[in-house]
Amino acid sequence: MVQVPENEAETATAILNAAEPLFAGQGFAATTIKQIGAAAGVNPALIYYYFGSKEELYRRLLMHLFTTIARRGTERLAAAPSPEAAVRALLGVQSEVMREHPSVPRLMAREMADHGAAHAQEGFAQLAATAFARLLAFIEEGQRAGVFRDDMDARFAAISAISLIPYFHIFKPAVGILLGNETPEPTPEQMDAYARHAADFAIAALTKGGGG
Amino acid sequence: MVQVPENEAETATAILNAAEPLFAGQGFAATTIKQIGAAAGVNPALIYYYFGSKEELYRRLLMHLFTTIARRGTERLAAAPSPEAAVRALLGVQSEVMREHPSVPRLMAREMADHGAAHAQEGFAQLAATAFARLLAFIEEGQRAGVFRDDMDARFAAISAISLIPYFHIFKPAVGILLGNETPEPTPEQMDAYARHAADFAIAALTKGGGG
DNA sequence: GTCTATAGGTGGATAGAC
DNA sequence: GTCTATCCACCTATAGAC
Repeated sequence: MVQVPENEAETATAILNAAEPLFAGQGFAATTIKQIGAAAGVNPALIYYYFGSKEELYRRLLMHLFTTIARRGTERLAAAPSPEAAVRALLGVQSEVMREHPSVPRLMAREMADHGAAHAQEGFAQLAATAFARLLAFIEEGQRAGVFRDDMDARFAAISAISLIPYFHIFKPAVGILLGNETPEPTPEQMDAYARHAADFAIAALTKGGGG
Repeated sequence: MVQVPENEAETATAILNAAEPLFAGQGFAATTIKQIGAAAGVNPALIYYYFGSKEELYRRLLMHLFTTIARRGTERLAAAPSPEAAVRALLGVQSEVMREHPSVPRLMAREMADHGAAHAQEGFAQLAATAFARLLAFIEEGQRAGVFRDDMDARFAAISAISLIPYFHIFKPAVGILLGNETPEPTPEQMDAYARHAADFAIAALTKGGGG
């Protein structure tokens, strides 16, 4: 009935955009081709025309998100003037990305739980080789320079630093309760405030002598 | 063919034990009644006899796990002689529970991603009112006593402290890559070592003046 | 490129024998 | 309490018209 031969890219993009929140919120198995088609305003059969299968659509979606994240993280870290600035920059990027794309923490959590992150191995290896490698180098530099404590394993410290923001976002539907709210979700103000806190927390843990 | 009227509790327990890793590894929708029956060595129809529905089985499983965790956490915290000991005790419990029940971090991650943690709200509220409330009281006590820095929001600090171990376990299928391993999973030794590191990291972040 | 119709397969749930 | 047989709904994927 519609039959408007739109731009090829437009339809494929509409499908990807519609699929993102559905896969994130319901998981791969519970999300149906018909739901995606309806949400995208597109005939479900077109999903097969453009992506071949439901699983291939899912894979493409994950790859696109991982690539975006890795690039943004790497860019921001490249501009950091000091180890402390680098840590703050990375947590800042994490917070930004997860605020803009609430699907990201949920998709990541699911990928880890699903059969050992089969689909995401590739994307995670990419992240490890780019943004995480740079962060690790900054932390080691800080240790050599004497500003970061050197009685901590640098890799462990890097993992601890990057864990704070994702945890908060993955557990977003419940942290409001921990914060003493009426509602289970945190407010936007609390999310901003936690992003600042997390950076302070990480720096306090890493820095020699601290500073009360 | 078998038809051995076993103890009622035995069959129900076998079903719960079989369902746990299946729901954790595949999610609710992808796990079938037949899979659970096969894994439990039980006729699939018995699942309806004992639990009524697939969803009710899932709910019972989650409730049981949450209750176990809340109790263990609260017990251990009650015995802590100081704020620092309390933080170390809680991270120790987290690590123990997740080592013994690898399903726990995966089920939690899924619950958060699925429709706003609808099934887990209750369990999480329980955790917030017991173990988390105690941890928070210890951190505030440490701040008043002058051993913990008081320029940090106590609730945020508590969340940061409890985030480290769960993140490591949720991302277990990938942290090996970040640690520079050949295999994506961390080794048991690395998991032990990270548990110690996480406690040190949290204490370093919380403590006034630190200690290089 | 878009749409309709449908094939083919599977899953949750129940009825009823034992 | 346990098991068999089966109903009904729904889902992925494809064939083929437009």
